[in-house]
Amino acid sequence: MEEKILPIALRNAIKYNGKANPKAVLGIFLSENPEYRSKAKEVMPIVEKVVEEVNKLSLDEIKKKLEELGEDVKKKEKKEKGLELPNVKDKVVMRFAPNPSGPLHIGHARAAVLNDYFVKKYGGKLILRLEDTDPKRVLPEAYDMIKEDLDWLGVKVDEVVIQSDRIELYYEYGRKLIEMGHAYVCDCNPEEFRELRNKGVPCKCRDRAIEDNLELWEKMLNGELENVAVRLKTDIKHKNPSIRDFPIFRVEKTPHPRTGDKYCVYPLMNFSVPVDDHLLGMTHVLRGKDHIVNTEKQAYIYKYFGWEMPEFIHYGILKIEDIVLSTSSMYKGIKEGLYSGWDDVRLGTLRALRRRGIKPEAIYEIMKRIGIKQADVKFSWENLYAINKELIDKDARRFFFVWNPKKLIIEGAEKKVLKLRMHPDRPEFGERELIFDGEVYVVGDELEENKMYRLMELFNIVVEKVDDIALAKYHSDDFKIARKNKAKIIHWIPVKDSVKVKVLMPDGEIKEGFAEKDFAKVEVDDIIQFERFGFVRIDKKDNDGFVCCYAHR
RNA sequence: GCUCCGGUGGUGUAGUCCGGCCAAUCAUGCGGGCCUUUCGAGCCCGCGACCCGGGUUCAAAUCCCGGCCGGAGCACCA
Repeated sequence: MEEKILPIALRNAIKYNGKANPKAVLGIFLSENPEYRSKAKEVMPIVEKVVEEVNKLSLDEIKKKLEELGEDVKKKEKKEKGLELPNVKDKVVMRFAPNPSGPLHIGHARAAVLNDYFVKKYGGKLILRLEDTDPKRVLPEAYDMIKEDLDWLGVKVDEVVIQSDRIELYYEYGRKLIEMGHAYVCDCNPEEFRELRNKGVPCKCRDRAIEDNLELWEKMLNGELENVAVRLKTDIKHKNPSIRDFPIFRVEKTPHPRTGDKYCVYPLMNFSVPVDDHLLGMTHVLRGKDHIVNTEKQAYIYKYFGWEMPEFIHYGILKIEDIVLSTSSMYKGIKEGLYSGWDDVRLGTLRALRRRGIKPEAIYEIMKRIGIKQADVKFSWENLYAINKELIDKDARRFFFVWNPKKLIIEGAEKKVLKLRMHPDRPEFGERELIFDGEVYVVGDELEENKMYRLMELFNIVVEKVDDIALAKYHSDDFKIARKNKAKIIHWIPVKDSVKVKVLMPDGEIKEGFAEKDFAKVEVDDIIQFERFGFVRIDKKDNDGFVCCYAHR
């Protein structure tokens, strides 16, 4: 027994810098030798004895001893389990099903990315299903914006289905439910019905004859009725009152952006969704856990038609702070002129993030990392920015940008021409030129009188006066002097030939200032780093200068 | 109120199903250091978690019971 314990103790000691732990050693031993589990109390003293002997050895002696025993020093590594779906037989059919009320936002990206990821992982088909059965909440231009957003994000859609194209199909299946006696037309006031429902009491409509329900159904479709709905017969005593006889169709006469006033009866999601999920062959359905009860409701549809249910995966709510996500708020703000458009950098739409210089790969990656667990998740902008930085840093040229600029005149210094690398790690990017001629811009609130500063890549100065224009005197060249004097290192640009720049910040602020002259060579859509400021994407370039959108630090 | 889902470093996570390999992984954040001077990137060191109580067990982040906290649904929206 000691012979079996010894190598375990030696390995444990190696892992923990020469000190093995008896409990851990016992655990590993029992895991590998289940027959001793019932004798744990007897084994422990033996383990302790072996561990005590091992802990007397030096780390080198421990390694030597282990090698003498012919044991591999290295510990096996555990494979990391990736994202997986349950019960995948062959391929999968999945769907991303937004309501076309606006372009996609960061919250939508989770469902879009995860569906796409699994379809790519297992093979199969991804269907984009636009759920527009509420005419009041459809924005016509959203149909195309959503497709554009998915393209940009790298989500590959195999088929597009629009629910407003399928209204008559829903009518057909609705009629079948009535014919089977599983649905009925109800003309009760919704509040009246709710009171009855909460008491577990059926309403007066529930037991109407099938023939009468069918007659009323035709009248609904012909527009002859208002204030009626079709209800599914479930269980009027179900312990969850919201599952009792919920509605599956209703009258809505608002003209639809795509179908006009052709229809006045629309299905509700707890009907159209299971019908479509079945007919379109879903194998797996990802949805937020706010829809768990809806899955229970939809189970009745599957049962009544005798359909097999797909695999449902419910994931926790993704909470996203510090940004505007509400489609109705965004729409209202755009209409009122508060926002410039759906890509205003203050908004959480994908096109706003794109405008800021966030890469689709970064969004894809973070949504994979968030995954499908049922715990609620708080979105980490920091993590998104860290992933994005990995993607953009190697290609991002560096420039100086002076926001809130103050002119600084420096006496006692000679003219100087500097050549700096565009990128610290990429010499092939070439160089940029800064010409010192006595006058520079620095960030306005960085200067204090009688203090030494280090102008980056230039020299040390002492500031004498800070007014509308600041005055300084050349002190020395040596960087070590700056360090010795704990001088702050600040960036600067020559006043001459500087370029006007505005940066739009996600919090709405606009930082204005100047960049160095070689900055003028950048093109729209370039992503660059302003040193000591952060990464930005070039948004606009004209006679008035440049407009950039701030990504992150 | 009814019905449900959840809780692992400051943030995001892996691990829980099948108890030991967990002295709990990885990322991010923060502090310090190294590396051509900022911002970064890279490397090194450090800080910081299994919501609480009880039980089962030789052994619990993991299984059981209770509590607390967070979230969701109860729309003729999705």
